[in-house]
Amino acid sequence: MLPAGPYEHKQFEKEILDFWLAGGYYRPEYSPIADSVISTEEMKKDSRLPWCLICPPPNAYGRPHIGNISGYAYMDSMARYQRMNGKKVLVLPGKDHAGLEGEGVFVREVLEKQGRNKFDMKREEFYQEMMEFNFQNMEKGLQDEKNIGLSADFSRNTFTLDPDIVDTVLETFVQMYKKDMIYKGVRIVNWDPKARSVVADNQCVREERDGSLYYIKYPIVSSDESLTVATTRPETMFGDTAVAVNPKDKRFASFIGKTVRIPLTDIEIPVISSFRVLEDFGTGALKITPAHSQDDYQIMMEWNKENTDKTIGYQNVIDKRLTLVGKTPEKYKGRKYKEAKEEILKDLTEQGFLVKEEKVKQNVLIAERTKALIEPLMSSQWYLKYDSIKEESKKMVNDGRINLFPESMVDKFNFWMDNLRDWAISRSLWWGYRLPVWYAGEVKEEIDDNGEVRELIRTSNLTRKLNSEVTVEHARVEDAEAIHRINVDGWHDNFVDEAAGVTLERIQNEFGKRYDNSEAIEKHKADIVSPNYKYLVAKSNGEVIGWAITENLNIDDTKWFDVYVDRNWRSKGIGSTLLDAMISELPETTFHLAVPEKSPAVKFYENYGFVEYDRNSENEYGLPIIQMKKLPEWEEVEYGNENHIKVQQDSPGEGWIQDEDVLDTWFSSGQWVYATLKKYDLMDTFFPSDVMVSGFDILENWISRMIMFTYFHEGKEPFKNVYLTGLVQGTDGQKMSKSKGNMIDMDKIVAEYGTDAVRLAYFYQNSAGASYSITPEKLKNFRGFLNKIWNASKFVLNNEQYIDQSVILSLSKYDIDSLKLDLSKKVLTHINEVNIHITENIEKYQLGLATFNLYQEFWHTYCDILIEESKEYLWDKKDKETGAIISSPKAEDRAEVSTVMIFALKSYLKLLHPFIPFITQTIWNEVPKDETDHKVLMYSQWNVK
RNA sequence: GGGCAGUUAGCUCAGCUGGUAGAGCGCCCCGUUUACACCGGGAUGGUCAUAGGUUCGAAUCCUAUACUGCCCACCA
Repeated sequence: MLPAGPYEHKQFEKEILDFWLAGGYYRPEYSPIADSVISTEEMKKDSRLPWCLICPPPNAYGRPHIGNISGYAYMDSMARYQRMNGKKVLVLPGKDHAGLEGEGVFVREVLEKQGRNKFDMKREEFYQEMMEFNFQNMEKGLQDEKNIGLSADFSRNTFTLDPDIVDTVLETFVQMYKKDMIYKGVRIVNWDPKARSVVADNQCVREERDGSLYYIKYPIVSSDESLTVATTRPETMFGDTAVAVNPKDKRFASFIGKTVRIPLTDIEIPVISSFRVLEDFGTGALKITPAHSQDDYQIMMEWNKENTDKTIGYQNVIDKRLTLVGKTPEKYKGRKYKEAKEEILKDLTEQGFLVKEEKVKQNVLIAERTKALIEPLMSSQWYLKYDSIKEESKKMVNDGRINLFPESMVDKFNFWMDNLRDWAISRSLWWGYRLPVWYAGEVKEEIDDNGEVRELIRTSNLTRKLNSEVTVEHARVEDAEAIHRINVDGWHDNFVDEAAGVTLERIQNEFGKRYDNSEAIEKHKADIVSPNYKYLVAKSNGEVIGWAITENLNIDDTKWFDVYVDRNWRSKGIGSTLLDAMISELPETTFHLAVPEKSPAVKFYENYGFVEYDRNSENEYGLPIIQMKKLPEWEEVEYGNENHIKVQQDSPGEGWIQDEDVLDTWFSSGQWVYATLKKYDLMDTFFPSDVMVSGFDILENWISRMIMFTYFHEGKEPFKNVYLTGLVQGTDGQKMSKSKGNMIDMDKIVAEYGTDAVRLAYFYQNSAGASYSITPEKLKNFRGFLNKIWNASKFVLNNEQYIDQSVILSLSKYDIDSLKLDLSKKVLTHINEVNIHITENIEKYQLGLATFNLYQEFWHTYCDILIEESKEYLWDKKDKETGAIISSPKAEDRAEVSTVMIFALKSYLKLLHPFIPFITQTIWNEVPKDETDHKVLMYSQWNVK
């Protein structure tokens, strides 16, 4: 018996959810015949057809957003439908580590709130903490998935950084590398000089600053004429490879194709055209420096694509230390570009090239975190070449091996596939899959005299061992303590303390404040000038941040130094600059470092030499000891040469240095389907999967890559169908944003209207790929619909006592002729039509239409017409005043009608179940069942096969 | 700049490979209380963005235009 009163979702949803979860019904191993969970082996042998859906993994660090949740509703409806059709269904949920965004959230929401800095941590520590952070949050996300009713096999919830997944993903990288699909190439990146790292576009902000626009004359070769360009960055002019004008600009039409000379040099460059050049900005002529401007880079790429016989190149003139390099004239070369700029301008003026200077407001790109001015420059990155996999992948979608819903997205897909360029797969992050690339020594990037980016390697001799006997006595901690009171904080810089006669590192802290430490130096001058110390850096809180070096002893004609390095030092540069100085001063020297236990001494490799580091050794002060030796000369990295580089998952041995970068998150999520199925050894049964449900906005980035990776790895398609959902908009139909205040609070609306009502709002009248909004009006309406189902069920089930078993038989065969009453025939015909119609809708993935039709038919046909008409056969006639029964319907009519109506209700419960599982299961529990029915509605036979 | 969608009743949206425009909400009128006021019946309301074209016939196919959204090599 269903309780009287309106449907109260709160009363039932929790109970139903527990029922589903406890019974193992979400697992493919659940056998509806045995009513128990069988072994995986038995399941595989089971004659039921397999059906599989791998869930797109949302971010692990947070709760799934409303778009993810709507996706789950779609996935769940499909899965339940398939179970009702007798399939063994695997829905595999998971969570994504979400590379850049995951790391960003952790740094902002956790570290910064604790006043900590990522660069104070060791990579391994950071990774470990972040992993824990993710695992803590993953539970919350899983609960949301369960709450929306997602019938996924939660025992197989998988994280993208699960060791099994990592194995598969990295193995793919290695294979691709071996097949020459992965290579290193050069491209323009946003360089944050403060963080000494590449940053993503969306980690940068634009900021308006005062600047100058310089008008510079570029003489035309073999002519007295000249072309004047306007630029805010004259210092990059030696990197110009063209001057561009707008092809529509009549003033410059005759210049296109001519050659101009870069002032102060004898470099000649062509005049090209680009629609990107604004005629009314500056002079209408733009100098093109592709290596140091994203816009210019674009113009170069476009020009080269159109003019394959007259391509232009790029010239690097600024390196990662912001020093002028490459084809910069000797006069300015090797200097920081900010200093050199003044002199360049002076020379331009003197030689008559500088026409004028104009004050302007300019938008500059700033790194969001460090606030440093971004320097666009060329840097070598790992790339994936799609050539060998893209054609077949494209075919899969076009010949129907993979169907896209909506179909119109095929055009979008094809356009993407036809315009694929090689994919840069490395990211300057810590969180993610570290590249399985190992170098036989330290690697550095350098810009040569031709302006080309070169990668150099210095391989190490891996056999030398530490001589701990000698070193112990040279550590001088008591001296270091005298030094570290000097106040230096933040970012480093070099300066010379003339009074002391030494080079010191000066620190600028990361918020951009310049720290004047002269006072502190004065105070501790006595310490500084101590003959024992040559170089030092210490922190204001008393810790030695950089190091102190003492030249204290000669043994066997070898000079030894003790170097103290605090474990919290934050940059390669701190050590390298000073070590550089030492090396140049004492070229054939063996150095000796003592560092606290946790020091990332490995960082010293960069500009220095191989470090032999024995963690177990200790000197008398409890510090482990490092020995440094001068290393072989730099040589150019030869890819493919196993003496330089090895691509494999595990370290090839001591001394091999792993690439610092991690893989783009798409590189791993692109392998999600087979990586997960492999992990659980289910490829034989569930691959290829049946459906992928995803937002249409990641068709290109994700879906296409999954297809390509899976083709590479398995030679097959990852899934047969792709259902692309639209975006969920805010309560006012606009795009959701916090500032508009139209965010949808999932917890609130679920509490108020119930899970089923929210699910219906996702489905109803929605079509694949279309955006839709969830408004209170809709939710109210669907709550009303649930109530209607509830009340109709109460009414119909109230007549359960009259059921006639013989009628049930003919109903299940849809044998209309055997029914006596017109109403019964009408009901059965109606149910039959609805069954066919809805099944067709679902099979075509028209879930919006299916729910729309169900809503209409159930409410306005079944309830408003058929139930109303049935009352004549079900109700006693009563006297209006006394309430006494005047007459009753004929017993056999009442039996037939009540049986038919209950049959119809059960049919509707099945049809509705994929969309609104909670209420339908609740009612199902009270419905009279026969042998084809299962206590779990999602395992009851679908009406139409 | 390019690609892909969208533009249908006051609002939110359907309309499944061309055949006399649909739903929900809102508004208006009427009714009912032995499933349901989170109810029933009815009414009002759109030259389907604009302009051309194909066709016996176009919301639907084609072309152009205008707006809106999404994507476009370090956001998943």
